[in-house]
Order: sequence, then C-alpha cells, then structure tokens
Amino acid sequence: METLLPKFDSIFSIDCVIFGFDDGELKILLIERNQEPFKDWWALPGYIVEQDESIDHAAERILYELTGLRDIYMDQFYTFGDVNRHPQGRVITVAYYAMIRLNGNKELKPVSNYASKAVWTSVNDLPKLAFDHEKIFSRGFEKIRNKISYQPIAFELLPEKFTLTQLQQLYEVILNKKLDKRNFRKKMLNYGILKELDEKQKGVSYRAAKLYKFDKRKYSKLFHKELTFGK
Amino acid sequence: METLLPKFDSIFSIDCVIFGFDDGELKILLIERNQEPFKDWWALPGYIVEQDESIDHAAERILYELTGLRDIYMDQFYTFGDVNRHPQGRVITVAYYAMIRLNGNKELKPVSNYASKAVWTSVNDLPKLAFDHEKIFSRGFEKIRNKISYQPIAFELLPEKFTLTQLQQLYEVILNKKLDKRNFRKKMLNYGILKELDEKQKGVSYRAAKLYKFDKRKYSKLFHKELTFGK
DNA sequence: AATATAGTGTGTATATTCTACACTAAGTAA
DNA sequence: TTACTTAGTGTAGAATATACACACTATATT
Repeated sequence: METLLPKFDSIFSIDCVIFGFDDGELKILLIERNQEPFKDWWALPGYIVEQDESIDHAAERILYELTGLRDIYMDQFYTFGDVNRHPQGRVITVAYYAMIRLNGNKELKPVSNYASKAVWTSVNDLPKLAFDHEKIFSRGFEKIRNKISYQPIAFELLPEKFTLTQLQQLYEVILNKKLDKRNFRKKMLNYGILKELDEKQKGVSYRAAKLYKFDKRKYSKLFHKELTFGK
Repeated sequence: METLLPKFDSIFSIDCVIFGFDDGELKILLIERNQEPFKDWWALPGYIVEQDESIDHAAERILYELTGLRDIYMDQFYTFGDVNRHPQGRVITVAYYAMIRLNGNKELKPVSNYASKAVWTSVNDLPKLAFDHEKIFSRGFEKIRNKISYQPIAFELLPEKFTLTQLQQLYEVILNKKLDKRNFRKKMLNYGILKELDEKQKGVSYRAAKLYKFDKRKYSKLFHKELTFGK
C-alpha cells in the first residue's frame, strides 16, 4: 500500500456496462468511438477519472453525460489492470454495471465528445468491441446473472408498474433459461415484496394482465433474510 | 474510457486481506507501519503497483515479499477510490483477499521495508487500522462469507489432510454460526468432493478422527453444478 | 353476433432438501 | 479398569422445489 508517494504516470478510467430491458430483450448501451485508438469501433461507455473525484462519482458523471439520467442503480464489479490492455499506455479501468429503466423509451441525451453515437444493442447480438471490452462485458453480465438470484435488481430494469409476465421474461433472459409460469408466480408472490395494483395493462389486444409494483418497504423489512429468486 | 491519455498524478496500490485458519480461529495478517503516515499503526499489507506490472502480478508480488509464498489462492474483490482516503494524495487501491494454509506453522519470511513486523491477528480481535483499512477488511470478510457458500474456498485454508470437524469449525467461524454436526457431514460427504484417506489424526489424546482430502478432480467434474455449502 | 386469437391466471401431487435431535464407539490417560 | 473426550451415525417431519394442463378473458375479425 501507500507509503511516501512516488508519482507514476498511470491512468484510471471507468467503464460502464449499462443494461436496459426492452422488447423482451436485454440490451446494453454501446458507443461508437470517434477517436484513435479503435476509431469507429464499438465500445463500452467510459472515461477517465478526474484527479479530484471519487471513482463512484466518476461513474455517475459518465452515466449522466451519456444519458442525462441521475440516481441510477450502479455497482462496481471488477478492476482490469493488465499492462497491455490499452495500446497507448498504462490504463487501469474500474468497471461498473448500471441498470436503466427504458420504459419503451430509448431516447438518450446524446453524447459526449469522444463518441459519435450511442446505441442500445441486444446482448445476444454484440459486435466486436474495442480494447478488452468483451471481457469486461462478460464479467459484468455474469455478475448480474448471479446477483439477480438473491437481490431484487430486476426491478431496476422494469417500469414502475409491470406485469408478472414481464418480470418473468426478464428473469428468463438474464438467467438464459425458461422458467415455469406457475412456479415463478407462486414463489415471487410468496416473498410478499410485490404490491398488486388495481390497474391493468393497457393497449394490448388480448386479456390485460394485472400490474404490480415492487414494494421497497416490505423488501427492506425482509432484507436480512436473503431472498433467492429465479432458481 | 481511454482516449488520448492526459497524464494524471494518481497512484495505484494493492491491499491484501490475507486469511489464515489456526487454532480454531480465523486470522488475518497485519503489518505494523514504520513510516508516515500512520507510523506505528496496524494496517493491511499492501504496496504500490509498478508501472509495468499487472495488478494481479502486483498482488502476488506483495504476498511473496511478505510471506515467501507463491501460488496462493487470491481474488480481487473491490476497488476503493475515495478522494481523501490517503492523507498525502490521490491513491486508489485495489483490494484482494488471499488464503494461506497455516498448518500450525505461523512462521513468515519477514518483512518488507515499510513494515517493522507482521502478525497474525484473530478477526474477532482486530486493533484500529490505518487509512480505510477497516472498511476494506469488512468488505473482504463479507466476500469470503458469501463465497464459502458456493465455492470450495475453505480447503485453501486447511492443511492438505484434514478432519471433518476441522472443516466444520472453519465454516462456523466464517459464517459465524453453529452448524449441526450430522447435517454438515451428510451434506459435505454427499457432494462427493472429499476423498476419505486411510489415515487418522495423530497426537491427540482422544479418539483420532479420519483424515480427508479435497478431491479437485471430482470437484471440477461437478463444476458447472453450483455447490452450496454451509446453509 | 359469432368466432378466432393470444396471453392471463390458477392447483395438486411428487420428489428433494432441510432441520432437529441424542446416543454409542473408539481411543487415550490415569 | 475406569474416566474422559471427541468421533461417528439415522430418522422422522417440515419446508421447498418441480412437473404439469386447461379454462378464462379481452380484443380483433368476420
């Protein structure tokens, strides 16, 4: 650790795997780089950490610049520090994942100065990515796949009001397996962390499903009990 | 992420929470600092990452310098990047935990140049630590507490040959709760990842227990199946 | 008005896993 | 030989997980 502080020319950056759920698909936000190295390649959004900001702050800033959103669910998941991961010098990057409620609305306030555009891309259909970003993505995806089984992160991706079918679809795409409808509902409702609303789905051409909300209050009460979803 | 690389004066360090199990107690290795800041305080072992080494390599190097051991089980668990965590400047630190087989033998090849001594200390009896090292320790401990329930990391702390009682004790100190002997043994043996040896414990003044080995080969075969220990 | 369509919503039986619980066996020390 | 200490073992009941299929409802179409 820290001693009398010789100064090195190392750079920190943050990279973000930003998840969204839309159209029954799990997506991440990719940017197209407009600078060398890897000009015109797709990459994870990220940027350099300023001298006087914490890494969490840097992650929030990057997300805000890219999406115009604040108070997003974010979590640091791994730090990548191979010597040659960046062709122009030593860059250590701290990776975060974030969860965004798309609500069918994929508009973003575009876009910082090093990217020409940002696009939501299905995780099943990713292009080649710059740097070691494929590795970073895989690890982030793995992380949420684990986490969804014991933490209520799915609700961060859904609109405030959602149907049980939507919730189940989301579990299915993240866990990459079919779940049984009856068992899923039984288990989910048993936890008692969903509030059933008096409202129904609108604009569908078939029987409308009931809407539910995630009940944070009840969840917090159960919090010490670990919940296991999605098995 | 990475663009044309302005250079900042930031420092990377590595800090290690090094676990050992001895005497029925879970311990970590602390060093006493012989330099400012926090001279004479206890701290987690750590050091600065060199320009031309990966962070994993730095972690291994630090461990080797401190203990003379290589090929230790290590895992990165979190990166601490608050602006003011180091009184003398911006230092971002990547934290690792490591698991060492003490085998009753607590000798270490002492000790690098910034520490006057290194001591194994029970996790239940830690002194105040320098910097934010208490936070780092807590997070690392939490991490192995979770991990032990689905990965066979406990065996990294035990001697090659161990008794089921030793294994259970280790689970108990990490999970911080009593486990039922019969249920523990049933479950553990059921996994089929322990090899029963023809040997028994020696030097005890009561009935000697059978010795077991962790069977890595069998474990790897089951690997995709997630194991859950210790519930 | 009748019908087709598409997704909603529900129960039960079986298998598996978890939990609680207490005594005898074996080896050592005196 | 006896006293002591830990090793080693089974079963019954509760809880949880899994497998599985059909009737209902709202809308769109004719």
